[in-house]
Amino acid sequence: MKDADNILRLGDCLPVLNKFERGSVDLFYIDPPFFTQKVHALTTRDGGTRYSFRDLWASTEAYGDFLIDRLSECHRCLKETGSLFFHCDDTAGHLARLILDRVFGPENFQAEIIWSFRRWSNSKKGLMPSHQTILFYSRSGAFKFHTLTTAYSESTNLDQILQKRVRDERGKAIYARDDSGEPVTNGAKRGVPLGDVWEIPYLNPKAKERVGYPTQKPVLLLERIIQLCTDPQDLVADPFCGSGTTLVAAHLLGRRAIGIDTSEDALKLAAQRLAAPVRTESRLLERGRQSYVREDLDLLECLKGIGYHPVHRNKGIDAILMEEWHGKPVCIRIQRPDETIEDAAIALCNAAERKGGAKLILVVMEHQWGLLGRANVPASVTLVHSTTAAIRHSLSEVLGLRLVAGQ
Amino acid sequence: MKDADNILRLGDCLPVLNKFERGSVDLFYIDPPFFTQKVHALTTRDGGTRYSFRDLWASTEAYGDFLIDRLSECHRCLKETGSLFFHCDDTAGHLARLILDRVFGPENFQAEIIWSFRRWSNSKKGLMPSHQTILFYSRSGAFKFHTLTTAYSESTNLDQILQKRVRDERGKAIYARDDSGEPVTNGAKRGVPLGDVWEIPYLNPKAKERVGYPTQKPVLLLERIIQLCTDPQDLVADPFCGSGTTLVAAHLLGRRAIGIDTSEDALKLAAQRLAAPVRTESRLLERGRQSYVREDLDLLECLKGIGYHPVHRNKGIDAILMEEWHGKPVCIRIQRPDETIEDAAIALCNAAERKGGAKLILVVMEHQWGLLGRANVPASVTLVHSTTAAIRHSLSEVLGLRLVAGQ
DNA sequence: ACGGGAACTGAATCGGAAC
DNA sequence: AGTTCCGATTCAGTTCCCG
Repeated sequence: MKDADNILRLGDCLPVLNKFERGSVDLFYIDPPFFTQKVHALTTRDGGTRYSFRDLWASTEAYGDFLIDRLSECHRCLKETGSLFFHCDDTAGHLARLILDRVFGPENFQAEIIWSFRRWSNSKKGLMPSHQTILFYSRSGAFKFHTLTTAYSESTNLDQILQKRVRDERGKAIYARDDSGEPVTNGAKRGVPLGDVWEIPYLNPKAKERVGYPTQKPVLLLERIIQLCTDPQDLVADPFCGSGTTLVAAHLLGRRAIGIDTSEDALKLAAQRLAAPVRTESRLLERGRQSYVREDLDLLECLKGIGYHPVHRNKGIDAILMEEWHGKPVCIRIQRPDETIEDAAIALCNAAERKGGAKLILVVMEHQWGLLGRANVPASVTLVHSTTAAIRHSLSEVLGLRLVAGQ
Repeated sequence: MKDADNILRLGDCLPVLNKFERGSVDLFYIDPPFFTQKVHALTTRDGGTRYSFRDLWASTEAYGDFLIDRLSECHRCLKETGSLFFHCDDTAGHLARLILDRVFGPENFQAEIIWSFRRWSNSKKGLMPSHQTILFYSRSGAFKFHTLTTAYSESTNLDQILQKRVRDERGKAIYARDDSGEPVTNGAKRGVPLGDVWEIPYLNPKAKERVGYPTQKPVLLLERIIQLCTDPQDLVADPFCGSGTTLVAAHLLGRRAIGIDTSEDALKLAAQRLAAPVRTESRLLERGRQSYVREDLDLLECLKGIGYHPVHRNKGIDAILMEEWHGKPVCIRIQRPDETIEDAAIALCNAAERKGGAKLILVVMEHQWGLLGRANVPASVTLVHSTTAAIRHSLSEVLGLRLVAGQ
């Protein structure tokens, strides 16, 4: 690991892998061209460098032959306990699957992992592509595997999960009981074993870890793969390493890594990244989607039955209607219980100041509707009468309860 | 549609489809039997070490032949504007993909849809399978397609997205400003176009729609497929219809449907389901398509935001709160539009008579709230004021729009 | 018709300016 | 200082048009 030349190798991976010892690698991550029949190019953010690679092929057969040669070599280099992850999309994933079944044997197919993400959209007729596929094969049945866990679903019956299970005399799993017949709990719950659909945000336009190399993958995706199938000090190899995401992830997790690529520019980039590895600290990942949801959005209950989008990132505007009004968006605010009509109107106006003539609607709470005559509200704001939350309030008062959020 | 014999056909679909007219079907949903034995390794023509793609077709085995024959027949029956959805899992999906590419042409491959779901964990070494794949092929480029939309991501800055963009002198996209430097907005948005990863709960073991037939799919999954690619009155065909989920979904959406199956038992089950179609009420997923809900369920809309359980089998009680009140359940009734406050209160009291001191709440409609002074209501019933649909009415009037059904 | 390049799209993130 | 919120940036993007 001292030497960049030892980590990064320039050239086609086939001859490079050929010199590797049999059974020397713990994990291969393969991210080859996907058979898109396009040249992929991207300019760095500072406009300095333009990186590109060609994904153009004479035929399906040519592509298949290219893969089978290199995958066979990977197979040879893998330890008995090793695994290979093959990244592809739906253009040629089925061909890769056939080839890998042939090289590794169908019995060593372990999973078809779906990496799903949300991305900026386009106007395609059809469904927006929002996943890629990672095929997971092991070298043998004795492959190394660490079960990772995720959070429980909200609907899971946790107290049942907490119960300890044992095997009865016939070897069947049953819930454990103590001497008095009471269920025995299990201590900490670790979570649900990781499934084969992984929702990981796509490397987004503003991410710090973005280096301007086309088709760059999130470090988090590679970290997950590496954690699943290797231990610290194990050797990870990426024969199509590009800008070196795999190497960065391996480095961050204390694994050894080798990257191979035909592009000298890509390897330079990879060397730079290894010198100062960056992983995006994404708020979305750290705190979850829920952290964006505004608590006071339950005010919007009163809009139910109307087509609207909740607005999470603006304090003045609560919702925008799906319908437009004379070509303008319709912005809605619901008056807060502790807020005067004027204050609500001002908040709405301020938020919409730069929205260029949107239609502004303020929903006024019933108990303040009587004050309307005295309200000093900008002319641009249209007031609408509501008695929404009324029922919720009434119920809370009548019952003396803080009502739980429902449904 | 009058006649079950016309909807349900017994037998292998090959001869049955053979009698269909060319170009008579708008949509095929194919959910073939998964062969229990593994797909055999594919052999090369010369039996040698060299791999070639052409060999894949020289070695097609029985499963492939079975599929090719039937898919070719489907292809013949499809309208030019028609589409076919092929349901598979990761054991044979790649083979199906090859066959479909061959029968429909690779240019008519539209999407690899991932149906993802959470499932009860098993203790297998490896990743828990939690998706299946649906391959979407069209008969031609002129296929019928309705874009469905989903909610925006919580992290989306919605109000910004409303702004129009133009190009500056260097051809770079920037936000448009009017003469006074104010941003120009773009009209309203209907939502994000549906992607190719669909998270739909697996039919849970207690779902009402479950009829005990293996591999039964959720009605919602089929409804989505049918809505994407057909109009009302179009013809949907399912050559492996099993217990008839596709037919039920088509029926619920006003499409014509034909189901074929080799099992007489399956067809009997399908006939029963068609006579009384049931869709599991998953409130989480039902949002958005509430065009014709039962009126008494509609009443409960005003309770949204409060944790409650709808009560289905009791004429007097509409819902029970999740929260209890001094150890007693809280029973709620919503006053019907054509019902006096007194009648509603009596219905509620009668229903709760044997509930042992439950807290009784009657939600009174706004237009009757004024009559409250004169109401002669049992002391055990607490009255709560509601004004549901009021805001919707106001908005419609202010904007002069017929508002679309929302969320 | 078909391939290739130019023109255009639009939602989802994060960075950082503005409070 | 911490939080809110604006808007820049991106395209294993797509469409369109022309030779």
